[in-house]
Amino acid sequence: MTVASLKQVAQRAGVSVATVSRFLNGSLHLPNPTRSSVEDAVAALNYLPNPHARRLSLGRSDTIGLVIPDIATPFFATLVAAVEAEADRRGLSLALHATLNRAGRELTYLQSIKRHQVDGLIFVTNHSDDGTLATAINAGGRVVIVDEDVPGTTAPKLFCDNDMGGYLAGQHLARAGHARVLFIGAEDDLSSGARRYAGFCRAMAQAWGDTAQITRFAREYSVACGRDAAKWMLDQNLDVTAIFATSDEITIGVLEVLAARGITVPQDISIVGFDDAGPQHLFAPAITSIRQPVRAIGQRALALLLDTDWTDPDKLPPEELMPVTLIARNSVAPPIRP
Amino acid sequence: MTVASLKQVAQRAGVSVATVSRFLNGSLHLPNPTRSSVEDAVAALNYLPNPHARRLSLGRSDTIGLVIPDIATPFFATLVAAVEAEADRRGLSLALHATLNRAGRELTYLQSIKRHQVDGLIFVTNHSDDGTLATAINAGGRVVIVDEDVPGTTAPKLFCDNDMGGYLAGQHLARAGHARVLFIGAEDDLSSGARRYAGFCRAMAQAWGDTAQITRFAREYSVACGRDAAKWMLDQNLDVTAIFATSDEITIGVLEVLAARGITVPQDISIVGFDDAGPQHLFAPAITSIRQPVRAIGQRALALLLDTDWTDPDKLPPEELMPVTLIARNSVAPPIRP
DNA sequence: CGCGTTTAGTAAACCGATTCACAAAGGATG
DNA sequence: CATCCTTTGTGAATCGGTTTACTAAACGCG
Repeated sequence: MTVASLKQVAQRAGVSVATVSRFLNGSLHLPNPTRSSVEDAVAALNYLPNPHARRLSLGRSDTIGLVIPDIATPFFATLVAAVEAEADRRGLSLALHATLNRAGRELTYLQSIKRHQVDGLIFVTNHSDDGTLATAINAGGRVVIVDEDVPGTTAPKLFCDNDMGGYLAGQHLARAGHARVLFIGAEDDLSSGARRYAGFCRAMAQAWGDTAQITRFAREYSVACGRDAAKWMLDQNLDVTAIFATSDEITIGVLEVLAARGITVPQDISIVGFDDAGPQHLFAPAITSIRQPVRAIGQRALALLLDTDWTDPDKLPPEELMPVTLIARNSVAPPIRP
Repeated sequence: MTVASLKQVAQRAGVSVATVSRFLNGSLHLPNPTRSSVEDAVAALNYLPNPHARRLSLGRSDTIGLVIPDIATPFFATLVAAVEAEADRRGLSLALHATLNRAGRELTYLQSIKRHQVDGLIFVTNHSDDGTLATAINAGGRVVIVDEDVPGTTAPKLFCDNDMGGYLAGQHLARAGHARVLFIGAEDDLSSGARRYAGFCRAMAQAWGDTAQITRFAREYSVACGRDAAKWMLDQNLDVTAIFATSDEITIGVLEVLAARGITVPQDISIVGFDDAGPQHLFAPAITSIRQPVRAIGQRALALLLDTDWTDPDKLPPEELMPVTLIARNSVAPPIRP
């Protein structure tokens, strides 16, 4: 059985398609005899408007796009879940696109917004941009940038308070007595990397002044990066008593290598993680971590997209920061050698 | 700058819209003067077809839908990632819908397929069905059922080999010397629950005959269920030496409670998990687990959707099972008391 | 009764593609 | 030269809605 069209409903109700359409959209008030005959026809034919026709006519899709590096990691997965939940609550569909850092993918998806494929885009990247992306975003409009900045864009932006996250981690480690620490994260060309590092250094400097020794291993937020950093540290015989691993994935990589080399946390070395989206509390040991309010970020991202007044490109909302919290568990202990 | 339409391209090239459309779709061969003028116009106007118009005209959307209980758990997140990757590879979009077990949601999404909103649906549920769902699926067509069965449906189905998974877990525990075991999972009204339990019991019976003692705590695949099962076991002082926790979430719940009560794994009790989509190898201890080939399942699900010949509803492909493997780690040890 | 104002409803343009059926021009053949 | 076949296109219908502009009938009122 094929689906009913507006025309069939109109025919059955004995009125014109315009009448049915306007009645259903509330732009026409119908007196009772007509009204019920239309309602009966709609019910009898089980009518639902064809979304494609609707979109073509209306010029919008009631769909928003979510562009994200990967979906399989707990942090991004939770973010997707939160965005999807909020979209559903507002009667919107979600088109999901994972870039997996494939070059050009992000640009393709940015295009789709101009084609009215989606009404707006929530854009999450995790690599630095040479300006191409920024240009495309500025030209596209209706993009909100989440989690990681794309410098040079005039779009609503939503990040966690990376600086504060770094600060809390530094403060926590310093209070436990750590002055020589390995920072594993991103380069300064990623704003999250720069800010987490800056906050971290500030806290360490406050506690130790010049005697603080911070080594930075900077690459990307991945398990592989965590592994390499840990190996590098061990092979170098680097003189540190704690690690600040600035993502869940990095933390996992670090823990894998430490476990393989028989180094125990926190006896031999302390660790503070970041994100805290996965089951870090069940790790061996439970990992002390800076927690991002992932669900709140996802929800707020969609709100930002929908509630922003996009007509005046010069008065977009300012960058917004979501608060982070330190979740103290068992991966930090005083250093053996102070 | 607003987007170019076919008409504008045609105008600029000095031909009709039909010519441009057919040329671009390869159904018309153009000699060189005309050809290049069309190509020039397309390039100059940066033309891209309007997807909504295209969909309306074509009656298809080049979008497939994925209905899934939740996206934030590692298992489902990985499944989504795999489906998205395969969809992208085939030039398809992905519309994501999380049901969060909200009643009626699944039915709504099933509707969207009939409305040509999507060209097909990959359907993942994790609760039992009173027949409503089955009816809707049978009426809808172009649905492939993944991970958990919806009984009474004539659709392509793709599951992991649940029976074998249960068997491998039982065999592994039996070989370690466990004869009294707690099975935590789903009721028999969920095919995964029934099959995992059946396979598990078969292995235990093979090893121990009548002396095997299997207690079953059956509810749903959630952290809460794992917690409750563990509490129940402890409060009952249940006489078991091992646990078969049939999902990652259940495992997490169990571990949380055991840790809180000071019970150590595997010294005091052994555990085998299921799914193995999360970082189970980093848990305290690393969890021995039945691994599902999640990415392969996602990829195969989309292939099944696209490569099935749907014209003959009586000759759909038979149920397909993906192989599971036991990943031995450190959560199983011989029982203290045999 | 006549006039203006609601009320009730419609015809037709439009969104932007695809595609069927058909036509004019050019070339080959007998 | 007449005929037929290719090549090279085109006009117009169609998909299924939304919306503007407009009309016909009913109603209120002096």
